[in-house]
Amino acid sequence: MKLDTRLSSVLHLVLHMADAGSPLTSETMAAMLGTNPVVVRRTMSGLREAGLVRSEKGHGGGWLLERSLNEITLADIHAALGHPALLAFGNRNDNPQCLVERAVNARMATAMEDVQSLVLQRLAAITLADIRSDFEDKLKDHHHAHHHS
Amino acid sequence: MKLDTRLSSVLHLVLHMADAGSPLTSETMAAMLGTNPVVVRRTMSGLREAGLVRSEKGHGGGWLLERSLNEITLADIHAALGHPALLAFGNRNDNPQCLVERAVNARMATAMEDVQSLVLQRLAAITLADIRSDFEDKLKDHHHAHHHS
DNA sequence: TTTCATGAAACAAATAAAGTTACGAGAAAG
DNA sequence: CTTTCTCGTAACTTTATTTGTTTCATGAAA
Repeated sequence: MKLDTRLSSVLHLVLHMADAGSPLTSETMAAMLGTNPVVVRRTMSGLREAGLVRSEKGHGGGWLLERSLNEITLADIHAALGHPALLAFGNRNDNPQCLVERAVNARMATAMEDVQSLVLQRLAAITLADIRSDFEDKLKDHHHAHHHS
Repeated sequence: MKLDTRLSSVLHLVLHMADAGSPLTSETMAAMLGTNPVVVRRTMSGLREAGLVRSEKGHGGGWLLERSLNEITLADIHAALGHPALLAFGNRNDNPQCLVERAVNARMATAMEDVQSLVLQRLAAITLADIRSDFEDKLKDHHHAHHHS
């Protein structure tokens, strides 16, 4: 199964945006991911529509954060990406004749709904500020390791 | 994102196997799913290796259950299918240089592990016997509906 | 008016899952 | 003991989806 890496990508990008004082271009951000600027625009467009970021054209243009890191949760980003599927499994046939299959589907649907809401709760509990502070801890470790202090 | 429907398919098939007194052929089972017998063999092979079912060649051969329905959970079947990914999202790069991305990955990995174990708990709490009894309830409703009783 | 940037549409490539074909092997029926 | 039925497996094809790319229009700053 091919995983959707957009959430992970966007987290990475937005944290860099927060650090940069000025707008980051799609090209710069694409280099961070090792991909194409158009992919960045496509991926970020949902965040713009959700009001999490803003984009500006022309000289000195690029992408800017519209909220502070502690006001954005992973669930917000998931929603901005268009609520992509969280679970990798699902029912084969959505409206089967077979009563056995209907019973299977019903149980699966209930379990999947339960579990999806747990995943969303977990995503909602993590803010970008949390990850940013993890990063600062890492930076400290990194620094210490290189200076043997 | 394309969902993995093997769990759902196998539940359907195994419940039919439990109802049939005699072995079901891959061809019969393929017809139940609207697919090809080879797909059935491929999907069921993991269950055979896990000891949940048995297959027999030749005349009168086919697939047989090796355990009763209350001894098989959805987690057992998930394991027999080779522990396919449960979550549809993941990290873009597993060993990045960028410290920001490493912080993102670490948070994501922790959250994903937590959530995966919750999903597995949920799957382990459902047995095939549970679904079978849901089916019997449905059968009763169906019967009543058709006889207006 | 030139350069730099995004927006968006259309197209191409890569990937993974599902489906198919083909053939070998074992077991029962005749 | 030959035929028929069945699974096992490998190799191949098809299909669907995602990702990446090209291209051009639009707007803003130099």
